[in-house]
Amino acid sequence: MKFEALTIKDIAKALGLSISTVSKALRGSHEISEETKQAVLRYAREHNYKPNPIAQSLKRGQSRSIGVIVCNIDNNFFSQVINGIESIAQNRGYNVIITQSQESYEKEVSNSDHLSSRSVDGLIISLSAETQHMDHLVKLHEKGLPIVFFDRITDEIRTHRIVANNYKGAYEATKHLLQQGCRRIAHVTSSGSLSITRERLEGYKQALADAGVTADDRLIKFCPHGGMIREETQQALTELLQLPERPDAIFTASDRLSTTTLSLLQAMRIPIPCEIALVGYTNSISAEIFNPSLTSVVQPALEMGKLATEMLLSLIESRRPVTHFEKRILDTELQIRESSQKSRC
Amino acid sequence: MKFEALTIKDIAKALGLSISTVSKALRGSHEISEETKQAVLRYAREHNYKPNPIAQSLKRGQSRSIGVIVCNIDNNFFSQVINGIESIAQNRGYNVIITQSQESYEKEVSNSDHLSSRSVDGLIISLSAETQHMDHLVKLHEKGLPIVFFDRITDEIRTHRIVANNYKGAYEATKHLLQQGCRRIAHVTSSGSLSITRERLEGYKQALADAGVTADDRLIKFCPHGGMIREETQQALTELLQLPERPDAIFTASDRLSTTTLSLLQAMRIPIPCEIALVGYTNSISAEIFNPSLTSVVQPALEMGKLATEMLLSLIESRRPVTHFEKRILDTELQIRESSQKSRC
DNA sequence: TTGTAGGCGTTATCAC
DNA sequence: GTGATAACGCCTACAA
Repeated sequence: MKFEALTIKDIAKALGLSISTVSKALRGSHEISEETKQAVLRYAREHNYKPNPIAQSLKRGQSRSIGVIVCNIDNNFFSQVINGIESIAQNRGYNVIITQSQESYEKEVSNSDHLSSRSVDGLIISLSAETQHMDHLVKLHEKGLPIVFFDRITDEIRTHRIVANNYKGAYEATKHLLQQGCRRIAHVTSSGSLSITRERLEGYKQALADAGVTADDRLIKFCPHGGMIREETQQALTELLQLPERPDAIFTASDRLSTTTLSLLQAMRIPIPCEIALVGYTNSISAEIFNPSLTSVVQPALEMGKLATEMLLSLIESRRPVTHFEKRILDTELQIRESSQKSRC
Repeated sequence: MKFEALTIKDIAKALGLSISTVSKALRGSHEISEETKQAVLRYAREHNYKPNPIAQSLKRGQSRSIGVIVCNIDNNFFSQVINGIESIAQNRGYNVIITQSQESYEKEVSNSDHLSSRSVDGLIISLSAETQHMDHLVKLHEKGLPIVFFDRITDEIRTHRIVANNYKGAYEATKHLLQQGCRRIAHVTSSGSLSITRERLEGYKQALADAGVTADDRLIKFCPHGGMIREETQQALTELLQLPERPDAIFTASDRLSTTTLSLLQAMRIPIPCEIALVGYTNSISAEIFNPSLTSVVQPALEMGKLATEMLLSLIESRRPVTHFEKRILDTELQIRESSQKSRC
């Protein structure tokens, strides 16, 4: 199945002009007479000529497409980020190529490898939970591939980064629970190697410290797969509930983790918030119709996607090497709902 | 910012061979001696040579990428479909380029236009709610661009199509409500121009008819934007509730519509299912933690995405023109939960 | 077994 | 103002 299209050559032949004349006319060069320019443009319009982007890419050495690597698209936070990426990219004439790492280091490596090799002008990436080494990205970055990190970032590579204020988001969530009278607040979070995990953990700890509550490491549970595996979360929860002193609240640090925890607590028939209060991290538009409606830290996902794309495009389109890099930190919003309001018990 | 990579030419120069020898060696041609072959392959491996996909594309006249148009990625059904698309495409060495129509006809046209013009080998599409004419797709299809439709399909174009069994899904949902004793079952659905809307409506009507319940057109509400606009759904609901005889159940026919309806009913403090039972159409993994947990028709989204991609790739890679086209209809699953169980009232 | 030449569609340089 | 020509990186008849 071939898809044959009109080329500059066809136009040249049809109009009895040379290829280069047509090319120049199409680009509106001033060294072509008005007359021929009009003729060429009209013919092009009438026959719906579209320059072959692949040939242009080969010529220009760039593809006008950007690659995206996220762990999973079926996640409200990431799909909203991608929504933002797509909206900006589209406007600026770039294609967006999405890939998923499924939290696997290996897939992340192969995706980044595949996306580079010049089929992509730049990369927007949120690291997988498994990723510990940045060699694959360092290599690409050193070769000159513009990269922008968002959400799960690293500081091993000097480039632009966009994150939500994870520290503050977690701090506020924890503080809120403290204000509700909770004292044994558990923290269920993702892989400890992720930047977001560390930052959220810090915010959580600081809030406890500031309230004079001593942290208890047994209340902190890591789920290396960030909730993708239900059993992992189940195990964490079971351990928490078997502690001599049960937690009176849980703060979950990721989208999937939050919904899974809510689901598991429901299944165990544990009253929320009365027995255990719950604050999640989620961008689900449905958090308000959960049972109970879920208090959550909401990230400006759309905005993060837009910003990341603008930064990436500025790197890609910059004429001179960029030496100044930004780390943009966007505020989160704590949406307070039923799941954390002890006062109603 | 340029990203200079190793080319065949560099290898040729380094090894004192001609370009074509290197090219052949790399592709393992048998007309090259083992010796040179090894030398070339080793050099390529050591210097991490990767063929430039853009040059290959230009040469071969295809890009090894496929385009996807969905209305919105931030929707569980579509993100799961894309998940499926991506998994197959990745395996077969194709890139996936995602675009969103945001339910706008205009955006759909510009996306399809942009994706074609040979930058994409084929197209997987689910029509926007606004789309009434297929001219833009017919044109591309006639020029030879392989297209596969899923979910929101048309029969104006002879090609492969994948859908869930919308008729049966709606029939079963309605029948279930009837079995719960509901008699005035409302149907809140998307734009009437969509295939899915028509099919689900038919299933709904047939179930009523089979139960000897006379349909009442006032109970059928169309939301042209499929729930993307909350006010639209609000309006539909308000009208339903103002009827002389209120509905005793609502069957919502799309993802966003279902969550919005649940949210609105909650806000109005209408007990579900006791005053109004609710069955939705959703692929949200969170349906079980909704308040109340939501009985829903679940579509095999991942499977649909995989199948669509396999069919598209078979079209793309077929040597001879394909004349036989399939319409695959996949079964949905009715997951029964609290929102529809009148018996518990 | 290896090398040469031409072309995919576009653009940039340089001659006419 | 217009048109050859070469180049982007790869592939493939066809020659050597």
